[in-house]
Amino acid sequence: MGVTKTELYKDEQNKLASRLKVLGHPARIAILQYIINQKACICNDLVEELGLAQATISQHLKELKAIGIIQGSIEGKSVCYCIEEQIWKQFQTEFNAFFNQDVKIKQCC
Amino acid sequence: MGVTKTELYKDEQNKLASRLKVLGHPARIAILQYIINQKACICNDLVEELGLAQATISQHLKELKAIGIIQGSIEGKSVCYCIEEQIWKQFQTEFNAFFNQDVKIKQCC
DNA sequence: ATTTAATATCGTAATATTGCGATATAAATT
DNA sequence: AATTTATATCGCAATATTACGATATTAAAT
Repeated sequence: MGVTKTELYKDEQNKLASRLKVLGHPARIAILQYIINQKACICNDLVEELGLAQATISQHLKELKAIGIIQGSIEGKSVCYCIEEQIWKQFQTEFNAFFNQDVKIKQCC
Repeated sequence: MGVTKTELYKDEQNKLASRLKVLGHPARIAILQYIINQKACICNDLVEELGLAQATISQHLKELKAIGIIQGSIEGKSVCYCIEEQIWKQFQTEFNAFFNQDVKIKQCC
């Protein structure tokens, strides 16, 4: 075992969960917050800022890119990373729909 | 390796990430949605609804309980699970602060 | 008292994730 | 052309997660 049984769930549930999973790591939260604060940055800035190895930062950036939330554009010998605004807004909508839904509690609890 | 270096991040980042991590599994999303729809349910309902083994559901419920988002109260030979409203609202506030922050994009990207 | 029902926990196998050194690639600098 | 700089990828070790069968526990039903 060790494999999530994605076939048991609705596409929407798998999609939401896989996005939340990517965000569920402090390095990736820190990376996003740094990019948001600085507007944009390069990989090496994050290596210095966070204190993880360059290979590790690069891997986290790859995962963030994979869900589309950030974008990297080549600028000479470095890569400029920034938030992908369209996708960020999509995520906002999706997360708001989930987290801001009205929860009604039964008396028993 | 294989250990997240939590000492590198701010408490807030670790807290947010660990909560998102728990939500980053489709079974746990499905469980939350089912509880929200039904107002409350027992473990066995979820076993039938989701098609995972009882031990597996019980483990997922344990993780959701660990972050406080659900609560279980004994009712005879079963346990009634429901959303913990106070914590849910806390999470709403925390997630909204993160996801609904204003993101400004640099021209380069 | 015995059986049934619901849940939790233990142990374990399969797989995934995290982190990093080493190396590859590619652009800028000397 | 050689060096420097920035990043990506590979391969690996350590650890974490997922899932489940088996078993334990506890309350209700017979």
